[in-house]
Amino acid sequence: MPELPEVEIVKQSLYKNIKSKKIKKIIIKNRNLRFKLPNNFSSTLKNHKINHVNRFSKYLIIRFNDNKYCLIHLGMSGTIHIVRNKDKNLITNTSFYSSPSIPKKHNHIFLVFDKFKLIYNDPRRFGFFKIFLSNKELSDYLKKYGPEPFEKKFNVKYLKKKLKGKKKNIKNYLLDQNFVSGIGNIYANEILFFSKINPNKKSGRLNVNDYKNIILFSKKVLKFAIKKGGSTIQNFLNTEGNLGLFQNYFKVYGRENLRCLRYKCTGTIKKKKMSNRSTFYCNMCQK
DNA sequence: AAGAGGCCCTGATAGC
DNA sequence: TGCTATCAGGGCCTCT
Repeated sequence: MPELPEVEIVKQSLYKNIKSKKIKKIIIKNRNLRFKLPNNFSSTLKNHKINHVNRFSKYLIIRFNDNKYCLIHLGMSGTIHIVRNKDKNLITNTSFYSSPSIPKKHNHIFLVFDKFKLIYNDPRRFGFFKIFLSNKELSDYLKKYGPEPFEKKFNVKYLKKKLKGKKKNIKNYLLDQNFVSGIGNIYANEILFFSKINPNKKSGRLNVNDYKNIILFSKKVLKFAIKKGGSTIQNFLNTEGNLGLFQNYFKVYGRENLRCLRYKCTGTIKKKKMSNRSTFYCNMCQK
């Protein structure tokens, strides 16, 4: 589910709520996530103070006072809930989930703090946690990933180097985290709409103007989505328990058979599967 | 080596 | 009502 903008919203919530707080106790109900929860998970977290909460791509990065790290990926359905002790049913500042109370099923991990607890819920269990014992371990793990769209490194020269002569279609490149980090299926569709590029276009056939558009609209779309509190599909909430609003601005995602929203374009939004992912595009203005 | 497809898993929804 | 099929925001692994 969550792409870079949604993870950014969660990060802001966590930063506000758990920074400088100490984890008193850990309860693990289910270790079987995308990867099995590491054996040193509890020992690394327990009685340690959270020094910082950061984000890279779709990863949340929690740094502890002894410079160890816990990295969280929410997969497709991972959500984080913060529940105050004094009102057990009310979730104040949850990240994402719309339920007015704690979800009943799939609460896999509880981090107990002094005045509240953090609950990791994940029905599909595609999410995962990783532990890194030093900054070097963490950066070694992350270095295989491409730059985020916001980084200076994501420029025309980089795109040319990576895409020249390639047969893979551009949409699959945008989803390829080794090429660019943080873009998922919704935003890949939206970015290509704004760039007027057909998602099925072979990357090697793009020109410099296409590169420029991809760079520009990757930044614009993600920034605007963050500003709107992310996308809310199936009842997800943002930091303050409000619905994310970006889904109201979708130009192509989920708009199969509807007319193109581009000014004066008479096209229709088509849907097709590409590498098993739903792909939406205008049949007229995306060439 | 690059690229396509399968698979991990549960839940919501549509169709019969 | 209850069954079956399809789909979902991700990413790793395998096969060609």
